[in-house]
Amino acid sequence: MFPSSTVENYLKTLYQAETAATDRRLVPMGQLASAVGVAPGTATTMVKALAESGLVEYEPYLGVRLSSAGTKLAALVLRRHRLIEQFLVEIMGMSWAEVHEDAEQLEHVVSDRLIDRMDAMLGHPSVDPHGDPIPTADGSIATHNYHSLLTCPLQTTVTVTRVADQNASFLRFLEAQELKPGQSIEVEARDPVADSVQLLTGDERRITIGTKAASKVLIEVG
Amino acid sequence: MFPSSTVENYLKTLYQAETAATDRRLVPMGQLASAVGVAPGTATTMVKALAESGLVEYEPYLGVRLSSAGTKLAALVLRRHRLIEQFLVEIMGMSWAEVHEDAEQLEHVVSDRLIDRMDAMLGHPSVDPHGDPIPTADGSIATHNYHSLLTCPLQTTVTVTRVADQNASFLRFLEAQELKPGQSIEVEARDPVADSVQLLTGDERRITIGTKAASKVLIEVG
DNA sequence: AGATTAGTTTTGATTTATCAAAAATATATG
DNA sequence: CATATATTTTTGATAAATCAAAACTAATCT
Repeated sequence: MFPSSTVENYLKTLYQAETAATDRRLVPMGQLASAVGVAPGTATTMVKALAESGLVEYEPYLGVRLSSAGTKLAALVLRRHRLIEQFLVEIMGMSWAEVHEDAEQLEHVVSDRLIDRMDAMLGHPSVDPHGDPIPTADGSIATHNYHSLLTCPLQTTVTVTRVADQNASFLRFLEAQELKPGQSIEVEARDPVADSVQLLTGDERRITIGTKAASKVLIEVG
Repeated sequence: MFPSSTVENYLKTLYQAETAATDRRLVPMGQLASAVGVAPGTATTMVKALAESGLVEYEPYLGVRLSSAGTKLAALVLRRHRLIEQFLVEIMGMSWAEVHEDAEQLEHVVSDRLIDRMDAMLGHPSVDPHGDPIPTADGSIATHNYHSLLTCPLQTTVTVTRVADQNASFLRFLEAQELKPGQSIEVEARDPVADSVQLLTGDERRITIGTKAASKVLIEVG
């Protein structure tokens, strides 16, 4: 019947793992297990059950991939998650750094009626507070190929559009540094040896962040 | 640890059963089981576990009653439930007839942070859309002894203050008949033989409802 | 290739919540 | 008060989700 919260979490995690990967390979069980936060054996058992219900394709010892039915379900979970985050920030005035955990719980229990209402109140938004695209009600999602602060041209004005990390302290850091989606900045230089990236923010401040952090900040040129 | 949704539901149900009862007797297992929606044996097992954790006092074959710790926890669940209902109606513009099921799910997952935010946005309301009192954050609740349309004086203007039934079609019926909390009416007569109560609504319409329905509509004189 | 290492699956248990039906107990009726 | 009826508890099973550790498979490294 209805997928349990657990099933929804496995599907959502797989969706994100598949989207994060550049190529279209199978997601290895170990990665899935640690992303979901369970022991490896647990993931194996669960994935076999998911394969049984046709939500994933499972290749023993190689890994797992969402079926088209699984992809659609995952997209709807993600839709709920992201609409909720947008709602919590826009309507309820909560901080973008702190809404993830709440959304994580709420996404499994909100009714379609409620989600539709949120969607309407928000004016059918296309992205959430982190710039992540919100799938439509039919499960389709606009995929965009972003540059990050690590790959974009130097000395060029770019706009932060998306942040690929939900960690609250990282988000608070970005907020404090004026690096939220919508804000304009410029990459001055990159230093591979120092593992760092120098930025010039909108208000002319010069800041330096690590390459790992830089890769989490996605931008559009212009 | 944290009480599971299941535990919260048992406690909430017990709280409501104890409040509904005029006297202060034990709640019989059968009543609890059917209110929670499980088989009698399941309730027995669960209640023994609750007694073990000190949330209820259990007397085999006689029934069960909330301990003070259990009462407090139940009040907090009820607080969440009612604040959510009020939020869904006031802020999200949903109908009071349809918010119960959503609240039923949400009450187990909303964080304190979110509840506090809702409470603030609503201006710290004391009652929910059905007129049910909202417990405070410390678990205390204002108990009021209401008259119903079955017990109030005749030919006297009274104000609907609370509706002791969450059934959606009943609530829609009350709404259509202008019998929502806050509206003024008058009981013209009661007919025990016909099992009915005649009302005169604010807009001078004469309507007749059954005594069972009448007992669900609680009022204040004046 | 053979051996070590890394990753995956299996096995055997555990926890929580549930049910159906049998057994026990309480309440009501003649 | 003894029996019939209603309630409650026990018993034995089941389903979902999980873990730890043993067994297995794949990949890597001389």
